[in-house]
Amino acid sequence: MKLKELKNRLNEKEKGCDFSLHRVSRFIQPSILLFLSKGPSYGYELIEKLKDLGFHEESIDIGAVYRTLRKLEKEGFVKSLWKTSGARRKRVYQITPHGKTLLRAWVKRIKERKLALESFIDFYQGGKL
Amino acid sequence: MKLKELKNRLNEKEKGCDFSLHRVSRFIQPSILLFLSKGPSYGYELIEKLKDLGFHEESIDIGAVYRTLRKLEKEGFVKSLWKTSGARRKRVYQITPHGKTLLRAWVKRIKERKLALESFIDFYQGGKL
DNA sequence: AGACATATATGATTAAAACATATTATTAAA
DNA sequence: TTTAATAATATGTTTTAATCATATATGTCT
Repeated sequence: MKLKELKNRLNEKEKGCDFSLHRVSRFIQPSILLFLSKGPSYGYELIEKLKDLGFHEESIDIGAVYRTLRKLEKEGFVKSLWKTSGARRKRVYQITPHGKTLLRAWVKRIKERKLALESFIDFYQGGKL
Repeated sequence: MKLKELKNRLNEKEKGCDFSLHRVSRFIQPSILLFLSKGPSYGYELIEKLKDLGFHEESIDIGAVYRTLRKLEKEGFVKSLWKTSGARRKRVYQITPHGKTLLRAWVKRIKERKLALESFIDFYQGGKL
């Protein structure tokens, strides 16, 4: 219950401050594909990995992670199997060849976006376009 | 009419291709603030400047630019005046101190985001988190 | 006259994000 | 030993944003 309260407190702050900026949600799909390209994983673990990528806990929408996984599967970019052998049952996902192609497209765009952000910062700091 | 057809054609393609990725729209607000921090400007000119920032014509939603301007004004980040002296009337915008503060916040977040994109790319290319 | 560029704006639909909550099982600690 | 916390997956609702389309007016060029 402590965490949820903290989360709510943080959200209030952001509402008071009028600008919301990019949320992490948009980054969930490519991140999941990236992680799965390194090996099979499952929802809960992927959330942990997102934190490693530098997203703080409060900015990750857990529900969005699971929804994204199901959507990716529906579209053939990943596939899943229930794993019931361990202590807990978990739905383990694997990336498909189709998914790898999608990831490559993401990487291309992310590189472009990185350049755009760089030129934004340069321009802010007095550079020219 | 030619441009509109081209635009529609491109949109069809993106629909067929299932992933939509980040749209430019989210970048409109900070870009406008950035441009206005360099001096007064108006909608149509800001759209031209967006193209200079590296966005291709088809990905800019003209309507969104004007809507963003009105919203920014409503919230006190910019202010506008009709300029009727030239050949055409135009609504010229200026950034406010409040707007400059918002821009600084954007820059901070954009720097963070840039780092996130870099670590994404590194990791894709075999790096560690 | 007709096409194209300049200039601003809004209406409607669709998609996504944000927020909240539900459920079940397991382990740790009071 | 029952409470609290963590592991694990999932969905319902509401709010916000994006997409697409269209309206309008004036000026310039051929």
